[in-house]
Amino acid sequence: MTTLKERAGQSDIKEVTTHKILVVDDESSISDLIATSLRFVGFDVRTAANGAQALQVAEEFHPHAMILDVMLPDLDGFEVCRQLRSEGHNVGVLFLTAKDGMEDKVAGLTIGGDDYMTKPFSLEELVARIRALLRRTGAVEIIPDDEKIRFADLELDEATHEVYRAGQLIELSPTEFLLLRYLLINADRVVSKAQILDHVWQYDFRGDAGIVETYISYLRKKIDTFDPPLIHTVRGVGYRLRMPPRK
Amino acid sequence: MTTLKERAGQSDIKEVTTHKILVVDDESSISDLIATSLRFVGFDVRTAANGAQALQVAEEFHPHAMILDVMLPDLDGFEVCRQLRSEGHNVGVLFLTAKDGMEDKVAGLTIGGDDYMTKPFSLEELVARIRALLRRTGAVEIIPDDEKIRFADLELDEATHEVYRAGQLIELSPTEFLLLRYLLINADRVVSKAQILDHVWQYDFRGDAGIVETYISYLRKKIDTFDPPLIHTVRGVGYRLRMPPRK
DNA sequence: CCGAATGCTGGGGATTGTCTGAGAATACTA
DNA sequence: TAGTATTCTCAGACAATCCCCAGCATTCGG
Repeated sequence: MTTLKERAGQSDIKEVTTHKILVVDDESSISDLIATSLRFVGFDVRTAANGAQALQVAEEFHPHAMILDVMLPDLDGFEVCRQLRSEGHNVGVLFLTAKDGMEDKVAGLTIGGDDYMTKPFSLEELVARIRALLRRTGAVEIIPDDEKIRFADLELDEATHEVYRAGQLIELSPTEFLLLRYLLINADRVVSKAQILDHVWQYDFRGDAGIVETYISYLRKKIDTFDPPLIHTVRGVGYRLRMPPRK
Repeated sequence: MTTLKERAGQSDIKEVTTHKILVVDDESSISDLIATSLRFVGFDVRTAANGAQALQVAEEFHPHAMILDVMLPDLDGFEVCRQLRSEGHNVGVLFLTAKDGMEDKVAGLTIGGDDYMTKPFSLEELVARIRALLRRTGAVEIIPDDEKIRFADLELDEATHEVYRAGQLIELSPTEFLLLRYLLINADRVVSKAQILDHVWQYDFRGDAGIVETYISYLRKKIDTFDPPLIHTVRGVGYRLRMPPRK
């Protein structure tokens, strides 16, 4: 029922049936960042700074999903996960790991509907993965099965990472895909280059906003050489996906 | 219900349910300027000169939104924001950053419903952004979702930065847009060139009021070549947006 | 009706914002 | 390991915008 609201993203429209997410990370700057982002798109979020606290909070909070740093000061993320599962909590987990070669190991350890992500990540990707996780684990059925976002004759499939314009398949690089996804979620609204940078790029990116222009240019070459151009520049403000102006 | 009052803007008609805004800046000239402006459009404003004071005031004032200089003598703006959020205050933040410094390298300012602005700014823009922030963070529902201002057959959409006259899309430059917005908010009232200069132009603008005439001329060419002219000159006083005198 | 004050508008120089191609650095893949 | 894709920086070209100015038009007081 709430397709529109689900998709609303940055909008003031929030989800009705809020999903509960527990975020566990010992660096408060990270857990704050994640919590703020998830809250804004409508999730009900709690945080914990270590394994013991995580178990404790989970006990009374009963989250639908968790974001779990693998490296915690006391128990590691897997241990937390194992204990919770053995107590009968069936909750999807998105593991966070530093990019240090442990990735393969983590990948092997994720089971079922779980997923993992390396730090640093982009907030867009985080939200997308949490949604996918909730969908897979069937936590709640509110999130629509159909993982496609459409605007005009543009279609983006989150499950397959495929993009079509006018029915024609278009190859996009990972960053191009995330950028287009962000524009689609905010279709018809103006998004600034700073917003794009904050949401699409990894949170530790220290470069300048000029990179956004470059990627907009890439996107235009790939998806906007078709007839009604959809990506519009709002000079001095940002970019906006929109249909040809009404007459 | 209060659309009219909301829209009243500069008028003596104030918002009924006043939103509380906390302004934090160590330069008192800036925080005074901002506070005066916000009070005038009907907000309930408090100020603080540093991070510690900000936390303290926020504790008992419970603002709906904050204007927070990133560069403060003690804690920086982020730290203040982070501490407040971790204490459960969900408050939208409009960060202020200096343009000239290398402070433009700060990232993550637009996470959640937050926004940022570089100094110097124009008061019109400040108010517009605070409104947008309150709307996004859903602080109070008084502010209407619909972000359009209308007068006669003129329509200005704040979200998309679009302007229509008689249903026809009109392209405006950023300054033209701000000027029209100011006129619309003060529709039917005479505004002096000095007032326009103070509100639409950046607060450090040292030029003369002749620039206003130039921009009024631009606006007329773009939106007032239509039939009933709406922008009227009140000689010796200023300008006024008004309907043709009914006959 | 005339002169002075005020407002209007076109011209144009300086500045700023955006687009795009080229290339270096890095990450993936066969 | 070589080859390819991707990411990111940078600079030149171009265009929109900003601002000032000067000449002309309009209004108003006398």
